[in-house]
Order: sequence, then structure tokens, then C-alpha cells
Amino acid sequence: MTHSDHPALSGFLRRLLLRSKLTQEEQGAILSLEGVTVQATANRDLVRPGEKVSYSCLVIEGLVGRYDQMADGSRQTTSFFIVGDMADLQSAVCPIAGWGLVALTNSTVLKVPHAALVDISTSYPAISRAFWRDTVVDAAILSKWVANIGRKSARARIAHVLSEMGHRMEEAGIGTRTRFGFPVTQEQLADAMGLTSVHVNRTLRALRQEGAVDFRHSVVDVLDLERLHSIAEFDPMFLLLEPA
Amino acid sequence: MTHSDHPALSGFLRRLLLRSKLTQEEQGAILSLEGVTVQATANRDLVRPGEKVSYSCLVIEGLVGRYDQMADGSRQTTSFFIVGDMADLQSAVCPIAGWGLVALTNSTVLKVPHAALVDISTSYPAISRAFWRDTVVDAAILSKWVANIGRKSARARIAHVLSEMGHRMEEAGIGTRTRFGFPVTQEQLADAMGLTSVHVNRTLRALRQEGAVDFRHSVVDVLDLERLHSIAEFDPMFLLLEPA
DNA sequence: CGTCGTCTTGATTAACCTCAAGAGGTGTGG
DNA sequence: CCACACCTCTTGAGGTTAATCAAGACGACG
Repeated sequence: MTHSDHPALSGFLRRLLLRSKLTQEEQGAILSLEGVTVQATANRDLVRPGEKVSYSCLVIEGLVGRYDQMADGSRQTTSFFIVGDMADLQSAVCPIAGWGLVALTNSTVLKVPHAALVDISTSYPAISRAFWRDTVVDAAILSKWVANIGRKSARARIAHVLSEMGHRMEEAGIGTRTRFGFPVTQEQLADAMGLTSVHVNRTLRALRQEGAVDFRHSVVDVLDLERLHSIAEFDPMFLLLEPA
Repeated sequence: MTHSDHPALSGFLRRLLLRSKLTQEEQGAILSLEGVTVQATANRDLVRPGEKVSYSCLVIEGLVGRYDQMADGSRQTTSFFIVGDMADLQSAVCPIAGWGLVALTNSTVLKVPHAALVDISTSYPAISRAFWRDTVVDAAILSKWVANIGRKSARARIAHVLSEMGHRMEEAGIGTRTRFGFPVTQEQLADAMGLTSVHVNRTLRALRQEGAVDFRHSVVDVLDLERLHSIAEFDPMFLLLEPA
């Protein structure tokens, strides 16, 4: 276990405070969480599909993905997790799930024991609601992904995910909505969009040529935010930024 | 407000108990929830997209869908809710969301005030965890839908959703996994699968002809459960049936 | 018995996939 | 410091799945 007040926890707390009010005491309880720091190289599984876990993974550095594996070996990524995200907070109440977690790039995560998470959520109802709300936000993003993948063109899908990530990066304080690091390969992006890497490549080229967004060398450079959002039909409301 | 112990609440309690242990007192608190019963005819919105709500909708009768509307008018359904499901329990902690709720067939719902839900979840940590867990199950289903829509053929997608609904219907005690009522039109099913009704029609015919499943007249008749699950790559584990 | 929504089928088109090959970039070992 | 290996990106040609457009049959309900 690391000592209390691990710097990574402040990112997590910051994220919770975006949508939930917590007293000083409650904030202190979050910051006092302890865990084990682990490193993972790119494409290494943090949690294998179906594995029972006794801790949740807080992303300290890098980028983590949640994925579903098909029988033919193809993958569908169902979420990207950035610094400050607790990638599988839900596992605290459902320790077995069908999905896996993978480090999409070299990453560091803090493994926080479920017991500690359940403890503080039992002691502080407001923390319990904050955790619940965090899970709801995750579900809202998933719901939006279903809509994007089910009903939008490749162009709109990619525009949407880049808009979403820009928004979340800025929210987390690790970039701006018009320029941020996003270290995924076109192949990994394809796995998230339900497309092939070839088609992602062509679509990115089109988005660049029409002056909407330039995504190269792991950096997203939004050339025209309004145009990008319009292509994506992006409305940040779905991220549920409504502190209560 | 209806009187306490509304019969519909027992379906909701039954659903919670599938995945969470609750004491008699806690169970009593659930059963004592009060609300207003409302009826809605098919295709009537229960919650409009973006609307702020102060209650959650428990399905008493019928079938409810959560959907996202695109700018061009097309829709993506992101969940089906059956009798005993609290369609938007998450709104208790996030009263504004981007999606809408629609009665897919003539339905009856019990509108339970958020205040009451927050009250009992504050008084009973176990109920708070049960609610949280319920939201996690919803997210797990969403995650699976992303994978289905993103990476599977129309045939496998439809086979999967019929497998999923059969499982949930049996779980809720309103049918068996091989035969259950599912009152959606091919058009509504298409909106959920990210397909057109024409293609759903052709695909249902193919599934019937190969002896997997016969879905007609609002009834799903599974002809060969193993074959259906195999086509769908269906594994009920994702429904997180792990009481804790 | 008529009307309207739903289902069914056919013909054509568009979006995206598959296969394939070469270019660019980056890290590593000689 | 160079050479090689490997991964990622890029582009082309052709194929497949599912969308679109259109029309007629069926079926439930008044």
C-alpha cells in the first residue's frame, strides 16, 4: 500500500467534485484511500475478461480501455479511461464482469481495494451517491456510443469520439478541447468505433481535408470546433455535468 | 400517491434481490415506496430527451424503451425495460439526461419520487449499494450492446438481443427463455439494433428458416436455444448475476 | 368492409470491409 | 551511427453487407 493522499487520488476527487458536492471530511476520506501502484506496457491486460477482481483501477498515467472480445478474435472497445478515471469503479459492487481492461499505451494504475471503497461508501452516504453517479456517467457515455455506432456514419462517429475525449480531457485538466494528446493507434480507434483501421484512416484524412480535425502522431488538433461538433451532432449535455 | 406495498414494487424488489442481499427491514422500505401510476399508449414519450425529472419510472405493465434521437429523425433505442425494471433509476442522482423514455406498447408505469429513493438509500447503505448495482447491470447490458452493434452481423445481433430478452423475461418471471411475449414491431427492433426494418425482416426470416428462432405476432419462440446462443455468442455472465 | 399500420419482397445503391502492397517511423543491436 | 526489424500508416482494387426506394400483401380494428 502506498501512503495516504496519493497525488493520483486528487485527480479522482476532482472528477467526483465535477458532479457531486462533498464535505471536507468526505473529501479527506477519498484522499486517504490507499492502493498498490502497478505499471503496464501497451496492450497488456489489466483485467482479463471474466476475471474476478477485488480492487478497482484508478488511472494515474496513460490510457486504459474496456473491451469485449468476440469469438473470431475481433475486439470492441467500449470505453476509454483517462488520468483520474476509476476504470472499473463498478467492480466494487459487481466483482465479476464479462469485459476486460487493457492498457492502450504504457500506463500506471492504482489498484484500490473494493473493501476500502465499500467502507467509505457505507460510512458516507454522499460518497455512495457520488460513486453511484460516477457509474451513471459511465452508462450515459455508453448509451451515447450505442447511438453513435448504431446510427451514425464513420465520419460522424469519429468526430463524436474526438469531441467527447476533448471535452473529458479538458474537464480532467490534461489538455484543451481543441488540442490534446490521445495516444491510440488507428487500429485501436477502429476497435472503439466498430470500424476497420483502413476505414478509420480514410475517414481521418477526410476530416483533416475538410478542415475539421487533424489527428496525427497521438495528438488531436481540432481545426474547427464548431464544424467538428456539427459533424458529430455533439452535445456535451450527455456528460451529465449537473452537480447535485 | 398510491398506498404502500403496491404490487408492482414486489417485481422491483425481486429484481434487486437477484443481485443484492437485503434484510427484512430493507425489503420493507422498498415495498413501502409510494408513487403515482400513469398509463401511456404505444409510442408516447414518458420522458422527453433532455427533460429534467423528479421521479423514476418503474414499469408495471408493458414495455418501455430508452432512446437517442438523431438530427435526421432516426432513432437508436439503447435499452428495453420490462415489468419490474426501474427504467431510469439513475435519474435519482442525475435528473437531467440526454435520452428519452418511450412506451413501446401500451404501458403502465409507477412514477416514484427521487426524494423517496434518495431517502431510503441514505438510510440504508445496503439499499444504496443495491441501487448502484442495478445501475451497473444496466451499464453492463449497454456495454454488450456496443459490442454487438459494433462488431456483429445483423444475424448475430438479433439472435443476441432475443437471447438477452429471454433471459431477462425468465428472470423476471414473465415467460421462459424459450418462449416469451415481446411486443415490438420490426421497426422498433431495427431502431434497437442499428438496422433498418427491411433488413430486420429479412434477417428474422433467415433465423426462422435455419430453425433457430421464430419471432412473429409479438411472441418469441426459440426453436433451438443452443443454436441461437451459438449464433449470438451469448453468455449470460454479462448480466452479472452474482448476489453480494 | 374499409383503413391504417405492419410485414414482405424485389431491385438498385452506398457504405464499409477485405486483401494486398508499399511507405513512413521508431527502437534496437551490431 | 547505421542497418534492420517491426509496427503503424497509407493507398488501391474489388467484394459484401446492409441501406434505400418502391410496391403489394397481410392483419387488426373500427
